[in-house]
Amino acid sequence: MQEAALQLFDERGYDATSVAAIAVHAGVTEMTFFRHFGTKDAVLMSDPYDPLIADGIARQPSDLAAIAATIAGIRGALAKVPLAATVIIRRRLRIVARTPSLAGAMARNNVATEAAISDALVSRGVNRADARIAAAAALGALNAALLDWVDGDDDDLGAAIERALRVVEGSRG
Amino acid sequence: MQEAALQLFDERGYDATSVAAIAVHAGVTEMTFFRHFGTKDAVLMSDPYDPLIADGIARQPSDLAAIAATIAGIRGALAKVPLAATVIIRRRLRIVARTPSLAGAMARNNVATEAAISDALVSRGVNRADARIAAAAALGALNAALLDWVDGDDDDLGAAIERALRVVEGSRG
DNA sequence: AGATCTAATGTTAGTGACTATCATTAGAGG
DNA sequence: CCTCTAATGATAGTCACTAACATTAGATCT
Repeated sequence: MQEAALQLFDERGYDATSVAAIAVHAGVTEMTFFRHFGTKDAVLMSDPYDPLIADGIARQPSDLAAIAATIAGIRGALAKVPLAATVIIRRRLRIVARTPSLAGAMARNNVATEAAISDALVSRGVNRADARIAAAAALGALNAALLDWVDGDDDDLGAAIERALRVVEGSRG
Repeated sequence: MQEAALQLFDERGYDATSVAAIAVHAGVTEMTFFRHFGTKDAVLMSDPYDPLIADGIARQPSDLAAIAATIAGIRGALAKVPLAATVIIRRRLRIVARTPSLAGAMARNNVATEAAISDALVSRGVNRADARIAAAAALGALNAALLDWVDGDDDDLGAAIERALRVVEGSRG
């Protein structure tokens, strides 16, 4: 069912693929699709890395500024995502990158990650407002880098992430 | 018509307000609404500040890093948005902040601003990828600060923006 | 004034993502 | 073999949006 959807998205594009078509292609009914995924875009959105990142941030020395701790935490957490995972991530992200109407789903997806990051920062003594800002900035950079990554030739996810973090650090001069 | 929509959004919430209801309340037909706004969320999304920001970035000394130039440019451009404008911005943003399903519209709205910023950076010699990352990071921070601002007591938009920029600069240590 | 031309509006009908409700079936446990 | 539950199906409805065509109101020209 997941596979049926991805296949059709690849062939015809996301917007041109109706849920009805996915259901037929998977040999089920439309209702069943919605019972499993809730929404059409849920097929593309799953992201088990929030706890990893939160943990990475919690592990940082407590004298770092909010944004610096966030960057270091992300770096530590995502440095070695297994290669097999990056292949799947890339397939889904490629569809997202090609589809403007999915910007919303991605944004909503980020809310959870943002909350995880800012919670981790708050528990380190950063105030709520600053924590949210730091989380949003880091995630914004990360997403931009990922969307760029899926269109390039380089398979190395780690390098793409590193690039995003370095740019944010660049305000250092 | 714009006013009719905002009024209903305030009273019942965005999701609970159908376009049909807005149309009736404004004394027109649904079709007319869509001819004017295109989408339901377009009522809330208008944002004439992109050129200002791009200009502010172009004005920065050319030895600054991408993110530093972006921050300085935003600071220069938005420092003195007239108070009258902030009142309108706040009313609309308050609805957006309360409505998760508008995250998508906001994200799509940001794409234009992101492009304006990253174009300005590219024309200063920054490469595309880094420019997009810097733009996304700065905008992420800015948005988080704005969404926080609308829920607080402080009317000062300038202070909210300044806070966002300071957090991003915080990676300096 | 009267004919005309255009832009804004209305009407109708349809698509596609969902949701609610109720009926059906299939498999697990007794 | 019966029953009870969980997954699926069928039907109908809502809401955002689109396409096609009809209608009206005002400005322009003669």
